[in-house]
Amino acid sequence: MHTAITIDALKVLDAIDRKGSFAGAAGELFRVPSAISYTVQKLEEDLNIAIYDRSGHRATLTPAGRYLLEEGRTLLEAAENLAHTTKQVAQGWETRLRIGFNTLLPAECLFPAIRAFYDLGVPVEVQIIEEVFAGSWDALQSRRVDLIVGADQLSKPAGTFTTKALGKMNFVYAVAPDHPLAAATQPLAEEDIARYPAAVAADTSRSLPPGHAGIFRRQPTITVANIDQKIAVQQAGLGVGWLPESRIRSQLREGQLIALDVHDVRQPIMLHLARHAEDQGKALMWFWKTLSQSEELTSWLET
Amino acid sequence: MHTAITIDALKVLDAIDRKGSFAGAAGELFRVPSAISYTVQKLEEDLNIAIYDRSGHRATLTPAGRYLLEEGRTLLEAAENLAHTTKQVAQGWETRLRIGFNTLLPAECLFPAIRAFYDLGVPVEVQIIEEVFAGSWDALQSRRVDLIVGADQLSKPAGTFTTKALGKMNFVYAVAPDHPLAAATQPLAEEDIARYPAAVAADTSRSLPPGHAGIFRRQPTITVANIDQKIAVQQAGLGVGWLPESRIRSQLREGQLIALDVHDVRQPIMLHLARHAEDQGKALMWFWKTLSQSEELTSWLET
DNA sequence: TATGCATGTTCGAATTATCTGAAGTTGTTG
DNA sequence: CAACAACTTCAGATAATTCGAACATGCATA
Repeated sequence: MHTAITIDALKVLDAIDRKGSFAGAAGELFRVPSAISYTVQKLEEDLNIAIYDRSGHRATLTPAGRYLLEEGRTLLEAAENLAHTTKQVAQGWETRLRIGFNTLLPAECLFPAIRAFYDLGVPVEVQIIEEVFAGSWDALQSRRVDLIVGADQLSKPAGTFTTKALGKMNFVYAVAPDHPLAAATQPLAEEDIARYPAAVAADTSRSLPPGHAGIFRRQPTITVANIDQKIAVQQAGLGVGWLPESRIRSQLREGQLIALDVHDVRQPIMLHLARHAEDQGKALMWFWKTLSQSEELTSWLET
Repeated sequence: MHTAITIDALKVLDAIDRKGSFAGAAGELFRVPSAISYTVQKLEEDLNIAIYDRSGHRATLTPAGRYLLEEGRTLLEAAENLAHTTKQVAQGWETRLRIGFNTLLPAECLFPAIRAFYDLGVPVEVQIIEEVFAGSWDALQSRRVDLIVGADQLSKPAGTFTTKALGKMNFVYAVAPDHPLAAATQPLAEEDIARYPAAVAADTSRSLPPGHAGIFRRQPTITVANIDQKIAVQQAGLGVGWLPESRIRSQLREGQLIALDVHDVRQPIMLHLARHAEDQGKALMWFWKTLSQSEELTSWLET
């Protein structure tokens, strides 16, 4: 049960090639030439192949030896990287960080931070997961995610969490320009609104029954998975409802959606960063600090 | 100058995880438990990290230990594969095989053979290189390629080569349907032809001056890189000339090109496989045998 | 609660692997 | 031809790894 290839043997092959001789490699590795001879011959014996052609004065690599040298360099580098990255993990870098973000915010608000994080070169896999309504807190509490970007204060569960306010998300009541409500008398009354399907994003919380979105009236609804779909559905005139103002700036400007006055106004929501109070991983704390100061993120909110 | 990670240590970590205990791993590796303890502790000391949490009865992996185990498995597999593939190279498989093919043939005639070759699972990198006219033999002689598919007998150079006939390539004189020559009296005379640009594929031989394609008259030419381009240029009505009949079967059938009778007919060319007589690599001989019997290849030729 | 068994560690000694230094062979260069 | 370089062989020295015995601790069962 013996492994033929060892990291040390590959190092020796590499040094021989770079220095041009067994003697040169011996010098670099602080060994004597016969030790180099021994290592090479042991490798040849264990693999049962000839790595060097010794018919000349100077040993030359066989095709198999050349192949082993070149592929072996890849392995050497991987072994060195693994030692390095393992140490980084031991120093507190998580191997994985899952970031949940409220669908009220666009995924791209996280991209600059993620890009900067990858530039650090630490071995952490970053995952981003979109959540709707109470899904954000639920995901954090049940540890489906490690960090929440855009958690509200309404559905915060029991437990010790650390939060930081990011800014307010405003809402507008938006309809497509050719929707009947676009021509109705403003401010819109509840009975006017109730006549048309509401576009509703389905809560991603796993603790609540499906379809529970704070709607108990008999208004018909179109259920979608996230805010992007809600915007699209309302833009297509299939549904009506509240939308985050910053998310539909261009649609409002270009007339693809129309903001209406409503009798019962939906209040802005303060959105937060949130994490478990006891979590202190280096990647988590890095993102906490970076996203606390992210202009890309706050450009979608009112501070 | 000491490498922390060894292949053996990674094997030990793997066995511990699979067997669920140090004792289990010791059994599998035919060692005693204290030898396992020693290996793990040596690795921890060399990396200067804790791989196992020993606060319980049974040692459990730290996050860094888990990371090392999982990434280390990749390295273990790579090392085993390298030993295997190196042995294959030593047994006569080349690390690389360059196949030159005459542009008169389509690249896809080689694909079934290449696919079958990859199914062998041997560590040989296959490259295909297109050649025009004398470029085929030139590439073989100067060892830019190891095998030629579609070598003619006209430009065969000095040297000891092994050849095998594959079949004949027929030629037709083809023009676009709206080209003036399409309405000319047949068989076309030389003076009729000379009035329009000839489409010419540039010889890829490096031993000849550029532009040397057997044309010494003052007929204007459009020079292209290969037969596919020659077909396209002639189909667009920009040039005229001889084309391999099998390569333009569908164009002739659909009327995108028209075959004309010419006074001076171009004779068919016998195409061959060719290699250096002394080359006997396993991959080379595999392709030699396979392509000798390839129906995909001979479907483009007349046998 | 006591007992038996499993798990992992410590430690000195045994065993194995690797390295060293000296002598030797062969090729290359001035 | 002499000097030097390159690599090998071989016995002995050194270093690394494994072993076996004793030990400490946790867990399951009677």
